[in-house]
Amino acid sequence: MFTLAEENYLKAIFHLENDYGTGVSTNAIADKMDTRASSATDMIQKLADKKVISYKKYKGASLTKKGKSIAVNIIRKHRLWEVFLVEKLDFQWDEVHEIAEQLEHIKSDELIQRLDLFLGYPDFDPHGDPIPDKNGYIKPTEKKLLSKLKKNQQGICVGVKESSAKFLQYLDTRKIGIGSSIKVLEKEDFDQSMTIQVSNKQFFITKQISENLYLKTI
Amino acid sequence: MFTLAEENYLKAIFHLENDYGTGVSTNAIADKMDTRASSATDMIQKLADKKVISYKKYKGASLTKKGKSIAVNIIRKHRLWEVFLVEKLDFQWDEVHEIAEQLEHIKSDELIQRLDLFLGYPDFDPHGDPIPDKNGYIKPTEKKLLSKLKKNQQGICVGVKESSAKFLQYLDTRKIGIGSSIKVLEKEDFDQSMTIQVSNKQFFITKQISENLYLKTI
DNA sequence: TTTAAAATTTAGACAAGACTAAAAAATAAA
DNA sequence: TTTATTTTTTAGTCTTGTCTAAATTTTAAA
Repeated sequence: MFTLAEENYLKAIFHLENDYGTGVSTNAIADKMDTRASSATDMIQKLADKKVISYKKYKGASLTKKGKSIAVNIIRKHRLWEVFLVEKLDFQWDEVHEIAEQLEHIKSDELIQRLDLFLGYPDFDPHGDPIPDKNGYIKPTEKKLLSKLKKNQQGICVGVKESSAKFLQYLDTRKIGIGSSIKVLEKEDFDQSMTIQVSNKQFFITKQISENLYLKTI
Repeated sequence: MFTLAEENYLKAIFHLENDYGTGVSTNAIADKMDTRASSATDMIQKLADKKVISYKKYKGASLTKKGKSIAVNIIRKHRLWEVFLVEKLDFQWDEVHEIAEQLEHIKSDELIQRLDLFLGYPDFDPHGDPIPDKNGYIKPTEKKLLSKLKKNQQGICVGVKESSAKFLQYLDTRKIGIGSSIKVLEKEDFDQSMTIQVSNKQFFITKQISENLYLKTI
């Protein structure tokens, strides 16, 4: 059985490997966990002892098969609870992350099984992230960051990379959400800022925004 | 903010005061928490420092107003989650306690408010226990233990005192549940054992059973 | 390739919450 | 009312997960 802290580290390492490739540095983990490098080292050693990560001193950490399976299961729970909060309890998509961070640690396979059924086996959470199935399988989705699009290309918003309340509220005020059709009208070479068209409105957005919006191109 | 351990101690003290009157002994707390008296003393002192219990050395502990309000709120959450598990996820009444023990510690007032609405503001949990409202008010119910009834008295089962899976399964196999009509056919003076009638069947039950079934008499 | 800087690990400490063993206080028994 | 028993508290230790400060290793720069 794993403690809350261990589970959170595993999840952090999973996300870091997903975003930046395998072999995660101690500092990256400490950063993500909002803690000190020395604390991260301690936990890394403990997780290595438990065989959920492989780790060579000074060389970074990667999840083992077992570690990955634990991490994915936590992510599955997180995303299912987010669906519950939005679909059943009428929360907004920017309000659910904190609560799901707590709910994801509830231990009961039966509960998650039944929750999944109750929600109708959803494929995506409210931010467009895929929900792993109970075997840990994550359906691959062909989505790309808005920042990768060139002038005049367009797509449908299928997800967000960052899901902080601030970012989601930024999107809300501009009526950008999952399903929105987005077209690049202008793209500035120098700083990657863009002018985009969303339904009948135009917005100027910075690189920081376009790097956090996923589109399915058409 | 209170830790998980602190919350559990407060809940335990609340239940003990409810069952056996105000001023709870260290041993009673240690017993309920399945820990050692010395550990209980440590925690009692911490809770007294935080002003959620009043405590004089060697003289037992009682919840302050603040402590009681925290305890009741946890119990409210526990019982609402139990309703959710049974009503929405189709769990049996003997399966929900463990999971609700975890869910009761999720911190979000908004969540509980919305859950309460989603469930239709239920008054009782699946074991017949009243659900405190958001101000901590617990509707008083006139129920009595089956063990208090005399020969030929009868009532409707409105709740159980103990809610362990084993006890609930004992009731299930005899088709005794909330709403069952129960009549005392015989009562043995010596050991308080009883013969009872439930719908068209008769059962012989020990004191241990009759002391854990609440009836509303008619 | 030697030096400087950055990243990482180790050593030692601390708070929370548990434990054991022993001391002190309260209660029951003789 | 003195002794024995039970209850409760204290003292000291342990584990988890954190921290700071110092040491070590790796990487980058001169």
